[in-house]
Amino acid sequence: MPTIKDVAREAGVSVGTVSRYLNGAVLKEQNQRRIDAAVARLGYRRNALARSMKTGRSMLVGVIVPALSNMFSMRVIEGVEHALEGRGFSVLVADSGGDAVREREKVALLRERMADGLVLMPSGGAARAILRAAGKMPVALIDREMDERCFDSVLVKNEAGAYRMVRAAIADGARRLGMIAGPETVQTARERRAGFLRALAECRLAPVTIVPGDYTVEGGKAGMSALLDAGVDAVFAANHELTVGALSLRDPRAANVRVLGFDGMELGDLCGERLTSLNQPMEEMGRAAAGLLLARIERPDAPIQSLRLPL
Amino acid sequence: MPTIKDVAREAGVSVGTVSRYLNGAVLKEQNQRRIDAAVARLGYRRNALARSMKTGRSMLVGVIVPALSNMFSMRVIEGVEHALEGRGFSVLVADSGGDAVREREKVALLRERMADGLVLMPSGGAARAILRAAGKMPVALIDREMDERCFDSVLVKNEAGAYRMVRAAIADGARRLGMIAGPETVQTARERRAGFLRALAECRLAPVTIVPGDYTVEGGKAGMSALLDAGVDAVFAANHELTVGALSLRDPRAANVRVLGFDGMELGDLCGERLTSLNQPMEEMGRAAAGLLLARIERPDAPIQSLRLPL
DNA sequence: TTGAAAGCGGTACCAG
DNA sequence: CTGGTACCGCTTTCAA
Repeated sequence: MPTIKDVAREAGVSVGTVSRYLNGAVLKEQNQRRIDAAVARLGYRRNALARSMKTGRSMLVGVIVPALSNMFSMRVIEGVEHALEGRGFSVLVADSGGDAVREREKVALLRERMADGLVLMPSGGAARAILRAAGKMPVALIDREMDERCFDSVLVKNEAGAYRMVRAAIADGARRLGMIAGPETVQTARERRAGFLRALAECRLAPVTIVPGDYTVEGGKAGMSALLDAGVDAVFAANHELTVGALSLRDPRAANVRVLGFDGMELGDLCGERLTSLNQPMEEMGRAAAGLLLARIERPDAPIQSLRLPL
Repeated sequence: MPTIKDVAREAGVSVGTVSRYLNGAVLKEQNQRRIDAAVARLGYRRNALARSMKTGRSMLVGVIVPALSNMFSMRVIEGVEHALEGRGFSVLVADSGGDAVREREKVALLRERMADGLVLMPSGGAARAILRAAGKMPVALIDREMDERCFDSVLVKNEAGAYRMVRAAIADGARRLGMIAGPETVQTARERRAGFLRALAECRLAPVTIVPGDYTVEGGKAGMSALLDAGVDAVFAANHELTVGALSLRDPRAANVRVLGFDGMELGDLCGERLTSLNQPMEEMGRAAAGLLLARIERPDAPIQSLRLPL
């Protein structure tokens, strides 16, 4: 691996000159040529590590999610990557497994690597711990806020979205509605639930049941099964996995039950009229988080922002 | 951010001593205590950049895929991450967009970052170009081999898998079979096609049609539509996206056509008996690729390996 | 415009 | 076992 020194020697100029040129400075025509030639001849590429070390910027951004192979995570990661790659940043991914301890470890690891920022989909709710592990490294939260307003964040209007979808279903004839909800500990899950309840309340309906669903396909199946037993005519599933689960339960009674899904995605095509779904703009959320991060890297002391994307 | 020097001063020992201790050496009890105390007091974390610079190992592994928001990519990335995180490596992801030029750029970028290795799902077939961009950085290919046997690789037994699934369908009564195939340029697509053809040939059947499908959901729909026109009774879709497309086409004639899908995943539950699917062990493939990479990092000159995982 | 040199934060070698 | 120090490859003053 040739270094900048080799290039300098080969071109007959000093390292400083090469460095400046490589960073955009203009120099005497002749020297430029020589350096270009030397770079080409040697196949020189600059060492990003050494560079980062001097500049203090690693051009690395981390993304920590509870699980990598999950529609939502993957789209968010894609959004972050697309928003950042043009700016010279690379994306480091890590999987917290939904565990707060591992999550903190990963955050600390990113700090050791001098990541310039971090997009986090937090597992737990320990803002202070994350803050400590992150140090001065900017953090943007996705799909979650934290009690203390100490991080930028991007979410969608969960309550309003859920409300609207449920209202539409009621307008469409649904009367016995049930919900497969996400974990109480998850803010967005609570918001979706709130939207569901408000829609019902405004129509003077009571929910048939709300079953907890832990955001897994299995949970969706189990929930659907329970709701069918309860005799619902419509089911609101609070996220993608629950929606998949609800739709994949094989039960003859399911045929007449409409499913309202959060992030049903392309499932609509597969299942036809049974499903109405509300899709979060996941990639957009990733892009937005990246944007918040960049902004904060520029101005660390700007006021905290919490974005609510429309649904 | 405190440095190792601060720790040394605080603990009243030399930097060398601190460094050694942090890397596992044993020293005088008293000094260990002092260092531990200093580290805790200062909240010291070592700088991975500086460390990498000296050791020449970045503990970074890149994964380049044609598209991040794709089940297969994500599972593979997950596998790589899980296999590597325990060993202290972090995973850098990049999206080539299926474009050979961008791909080479990303490879070069990873080299600039001194990545210790690279898992690549190549877009094109230009082994030489990749080799050049990668320099001495080890590369493990996923789901593809290259003409010159210059990279380790992990694939599944595509031909055999396709063959088996198609034979089973024929045994089950299928007689007019069609296929929505992947791009001719993609090795695995050719293998799956070969398996399909062999199964038919052995049963003295001719394929009704093979339509090209470019591995997208849209392609799957279009292909399915064409095959229905041709009057098939079974369709083999060569990857996940094509399978989704085939299944989601709304056409009454589709009801009696069985779909054989590569990587149908959880679609089976959603679509019931229409679908038979063969799922690649994606995460396992990622793990295997990571393993190959680690092995090669250890012994750069070991013979090239091409793994074929069973289906 | 250019060259020389001082680090960035570690590691590893060499004496002691 | 420990301290001192050269150096990894680059950027960035500071003079010339």
